[in-house]
Formats: sequence, structure tokens, C-alpha cells
Amino acid sequence: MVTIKDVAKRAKVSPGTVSNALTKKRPVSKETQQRIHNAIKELGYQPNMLAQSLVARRSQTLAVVASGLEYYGTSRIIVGIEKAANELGYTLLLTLIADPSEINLSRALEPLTARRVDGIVWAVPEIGGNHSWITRKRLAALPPIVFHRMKPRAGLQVVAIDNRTGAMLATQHLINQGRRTIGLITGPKNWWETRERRAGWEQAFERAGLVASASLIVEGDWTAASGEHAITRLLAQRRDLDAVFASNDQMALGAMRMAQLLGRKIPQDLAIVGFDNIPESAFFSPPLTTVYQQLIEAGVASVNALHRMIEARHDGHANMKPRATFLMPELIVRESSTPPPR
Amino acid sequence: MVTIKDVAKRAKVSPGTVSNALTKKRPVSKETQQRIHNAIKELGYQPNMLAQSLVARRSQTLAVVASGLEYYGTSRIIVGIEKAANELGYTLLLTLIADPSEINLSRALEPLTARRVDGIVWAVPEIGGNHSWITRKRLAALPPIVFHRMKPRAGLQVVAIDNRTGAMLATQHLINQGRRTIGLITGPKNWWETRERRAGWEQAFERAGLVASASLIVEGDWTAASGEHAITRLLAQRRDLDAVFASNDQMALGAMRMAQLLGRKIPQDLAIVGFDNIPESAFFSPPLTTVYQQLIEAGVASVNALHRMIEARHDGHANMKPRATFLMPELIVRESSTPPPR
DNA sequence: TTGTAGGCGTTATCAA
DNA sequence: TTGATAACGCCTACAA
Repeated sequence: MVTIKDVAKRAKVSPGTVSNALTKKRPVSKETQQRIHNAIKELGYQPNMLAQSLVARRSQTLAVVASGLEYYGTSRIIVGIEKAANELGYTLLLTLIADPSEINLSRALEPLTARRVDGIVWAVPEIGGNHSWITRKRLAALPPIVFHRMKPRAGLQVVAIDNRTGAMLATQHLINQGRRTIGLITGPKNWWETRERRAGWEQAFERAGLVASASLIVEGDWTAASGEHAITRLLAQRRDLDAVFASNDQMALGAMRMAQLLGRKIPQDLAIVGFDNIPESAFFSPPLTTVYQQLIEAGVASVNALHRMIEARHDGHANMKPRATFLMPELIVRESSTPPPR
Repeated sequence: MVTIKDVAKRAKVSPGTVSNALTKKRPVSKETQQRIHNAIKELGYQPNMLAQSLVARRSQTLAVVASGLEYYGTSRIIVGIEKAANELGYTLLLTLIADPSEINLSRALEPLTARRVDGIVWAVPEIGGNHSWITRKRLAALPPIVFHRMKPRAGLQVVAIDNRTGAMLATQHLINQGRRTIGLITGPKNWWETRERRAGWEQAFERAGLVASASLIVEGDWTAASGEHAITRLLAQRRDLDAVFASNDQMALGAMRMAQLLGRKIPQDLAIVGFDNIPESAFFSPPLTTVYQQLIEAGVASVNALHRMIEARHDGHANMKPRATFLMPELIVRESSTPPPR
């Protein structure tokens, strides 16, 4: 590997001058500048960022910790994160948590802190107590960090989707369509996102003066198969069911298909709304009404916030006041919940 | 930040001894070992891997360059890569290419080589001439690298899915079902994967003595919407169409839905097969016959190969002989191509 | 078994 | 404008 010294030797200057020519932090004469650049080309010199980071005490590297990359939501968040990181001149370290309900914190974080990442985006869904590791003490030992998919906590920088409002929009839409017996297929009940979406469903019920009976709720596990089971149970225990809000599009798909197999016409007999707006959902039979989340935007926002935190800490400013940002979802109405066009 | 010197001072030993205690490359007495570990705990010392990498001349970091993370295929490959990298003690750097048909090579690679990654997994689909940057000279300046989703080239380590065989399996299956006029919906035609899948379709035609007429082929862009357009055109230009092989599941979905809207019964009037086996495909109406690719396994295999290359180079062995590995896809038969159960 | 010194590749400080 | 020199945090000979 060719180093800055090799370049210096070849250009007949000192290493420091080469450094100055490269970083432009001190003036270098046009002439030597030229010689240096020639030497660099000829030798194929590439600065070693490890060494740079060592002295600069910053690595220009961000880390993202996530789980379920194979799901649409996670991957879109990461697309946004990568994009924003890139634009700000950071490179991204990716760590995947295989089982988010059981986080081995030091195993996940050590490789990142050891590499002196400048900041961390924590995008692991909050499940049960899997975020209880978050303590002031622990955070003090970490670089700036911003959280996703988590219940906002005082003193933390959080970028979250307003799941509750999203679910409320979905449910209210069904109510507006004249539906009165609206089932709910939830995700695993210890997920924060599950509870939020359920709360939104309940809130819509309350506003409409409907009764959110337990017999209207069935738990799923985000898979389409669980959507099938859920709708089967719902239809059995509530003969009067006339609509369903499924907490994601996959479960909505399973529910829709199984309901059809059981002889229900959608949306005439049963209206269905999902959550996520996966690209396929517009092509289901019938096309699925669903809730769109600005996931890429959430990823971008989190990196921007992170960058500000990093700069603030670096400039020795009093630590930026962290806050929670909520992104508003939008309802996308399709045929699974509306009278078909004549 | 507390350094190894701080630990040394506190444990009343030299920095070298602390290093030895940590790396276990030289023996350290039980007693001082204890003192050192106490000091580490008390100070909350964390080794600085940047400094370690600087002297070790390896960063224990791998990079993956990919595009289209929001698609199922890409994300599954990366899941496999991350898993294997993790198990081998590497951390992963992620770089996403926004437009894979137009790669800015140095923009993508510089941040990686500057950080002295030990190896690179190149998982950008081959489109047109976007892989023409691959030259002996350029590769010589890079760390070991393994390629994905690319036509195998002599002298390169490639892990690819056998797309051609996969498409052949799909088409042969349709032929076995008695279909004779089997349309093809392709991806964008300058993609390597597109050409391979088309070749597989043609190969099956040849073996069966069928004529692969141009009127049976329509180009899509991987989206479900393009599948809709494609099937519309196919049905218009070939009234005798009795089956379709779509080059991915999304296009199959669009085709299936549009064919049904146009009054075709699936599979009775028109049999459909897709490619990818996205999780939703088992819940389409009807469930979609498709081709399963071992993408996670491909990711794992590529990292293992990369690791061997790194070790070989490190041990000064003659560079490992690189070769191409093909993973065989499997046909998954569902109702979209078979007579429905009575 | 432990300490000392030099070096990994850069940048920053201080003279010149 | 340029050149020495000393860090940055760690590892590794070589001595002791």
C-alpha cells in the first residue's frame, strides 16, 4: 500500500505538505500542488481513512441497527437512511438483529463503538421489554443515537410513524362507509406498533360510539397465513362482521383470500383495510385499501437529526435538546373497502 | 475516551502488557491479568479498532454494494451476507447504488477502500454494460471481491443463481400441464437475469419442439403494473395463449389480475408461473406457482468464499483460484398452473 | 513474565 | 509556503 510518505518522497516535499495539499487546510503553492497531484496519480495513492479517523477522532461512519430486513418496512427505512447518510458524507455500517425480541446488546454494539462510529440509528421494533437497555448511563457511553419504531421517551431523539393516527384513519374510513362491525387483526401483542394500531382502532370506535368488544380482535403474527387464521376465527365468532382492519398488508391479503374462499364478497359482504401499502397491494383482488407510511422520509429525517446531534456534540455545544418527531401516515383508498365502480 | 495507557497506568503495568492480556498472544500472569481486567471494568475501556486495524492492516470489515434494497431479492441476499459476515467476525459496510444502470464507480468504492475493507461483495445486477468497469487492472487495486447477479467471468469469484434452469423448470412444467402457447413476460431486456430467464424459456420450447415466436414475448419492468400491460398485449396478439411465464412474481401478479379482469379463468383458461417466490405469492388468488431461489444461501456462500480469498491473500498463498458457483432454483407448484382440487 | 521503543498512516503545531 | 516533530491508540519486537 502506498502511503502519504511515498507521495511526499516522489513529489520531493514533506508528508505534511501533501496532507495540506489534499485537505486544503493550509495553502500550498500552485507548483508543488501540481507535483503532488502527479505523484498521487502515478503511485495510485489512496488516503487511509483509518489513520485519518484516528487523529480526527471521527470516522465519518454511521451505524444502523435493524431487524427484519426482508420486510418491506425495514428495508425502506434503511434506503432512506443510506441515502441521507451518503449525502452527508457518511458511510453506513449495517447490523442486523436476528431475533428482535431478545437483543444481545453488547454483541450488537461493540463492533460499532469499537469502530468509533459517529452515530447510531436504532431501528429495531420495540417488543415487550427489549428496549429496557436504554438507560441514561448506557447512553452516556454511546455516540449520539436516534430511535425508530419505538415509543417516544423523554430525552431521546425519536423519529416515529404515527401508527395510532394511521389506524384511526383506516377505521374511520370503514365507519364512514357505513360499516359497524369492524374486526381487528393485530400483530403480536407485545409490539409497540401493534398496540398503537389497536389504540387507533379503539379511538375510532369511541368517537363513533361503537363498542370495541374483545370478540372483534384476533392476534396475528404479521404473516399472510396468520391473516387467514384470524379471519376464519373472526367470521366464526361474529356472524355480523362487515369489515376488518388488518395491521399490515400481508395479513390483509391472507384475510381477504380466506374470506373469499369462505364465500364472502369483498367489499360487498366484507370491507378490508390493511397497513403499509406494499407495492403489491394495489394489485390484489380486489386492490387493497391501506395506510401509507413515509418510511424513506423517516429514515432521512433520522439521519439528519443524527447529523445535527453529532455536529452539536462536536462543536461542544450543550447537547442538542432531543425530541420526538412523528410522521403522519395517509390513507390510500382502493376497492377492498369501497363500492366497486359500476 | 479511555485508552490502553489509562488502563495500564491504573493496573500498574505497561501498555504492552495490557495488550497481551487482551489479545492473549503472549502469556500474562494470572495476577496482573486480574488487575488489568479490573482496571478495564472500572474505566469502561473499549479498544479502538481503528488503531488496531491500522497496525494489523486489516479492518475486519466487509463491504456490500447493492441496489434495490426495497426489493425482496436484494434484501434476502443481504440478510445472508450479514449473517455470514457476522459469524466470521466481520462487520458490514453497506453501499446502495441508486441507479444500477449507471454506476459511479469511484463514488461507490472510494469510501470503502479508504476504510480498508477486507473484502467486497458486489451485488448490483448486471445491466447493459454497467459491469464493464471490471478489468484486471482495476481489480488489482481492490481487496478481494465476489460478485452476484452477474454473468460468470473467467478469473472472478461469482455466486449466481441459475436463472436459466429456473426458467426452464417453470416452462417445462407448463408444457407438462399440456400447455402449448406459453407467453413470456420478461424484465428489462438489458438485464443479465432477464436474458437468462428468457434463454431458459426458449430452451424448454426447443426441447419440446415448440416455436418460440416473438409474438409470445413482451417486455416488462419487474413491476406489477407492467405485468398488467404485458398480459393485455399478449392476449390481444395471441388469442390462443394458454399460459404465461412471468419473470418475477410481481409481474405475474399483475398479469394474473388483469387476465381475470379480461374474463380469463386461471388456471383453466390461462396458467401462470412466476419467479422469486415472494412470501405473498402463496396467497394470491389463485396461489402462484413460482421458482424459488436460494438467495440467503447465495449471500452466505459469497461471504464464505470471500473469507477464503481474504485468508489466502493474507497467508501469502498464491491467490485462490476463483470460480463460479451456481445455486439451483426449485419449482414451487401451486394452483395458478394446475387443475384446481375438486 | 514484563517493560521499552518503534511503527502503523495521518494531521497539527511550531519553527523556519 | 514548507519542514520537522509530536501526537492519535494500538501492537510487536527486542530486551530485561
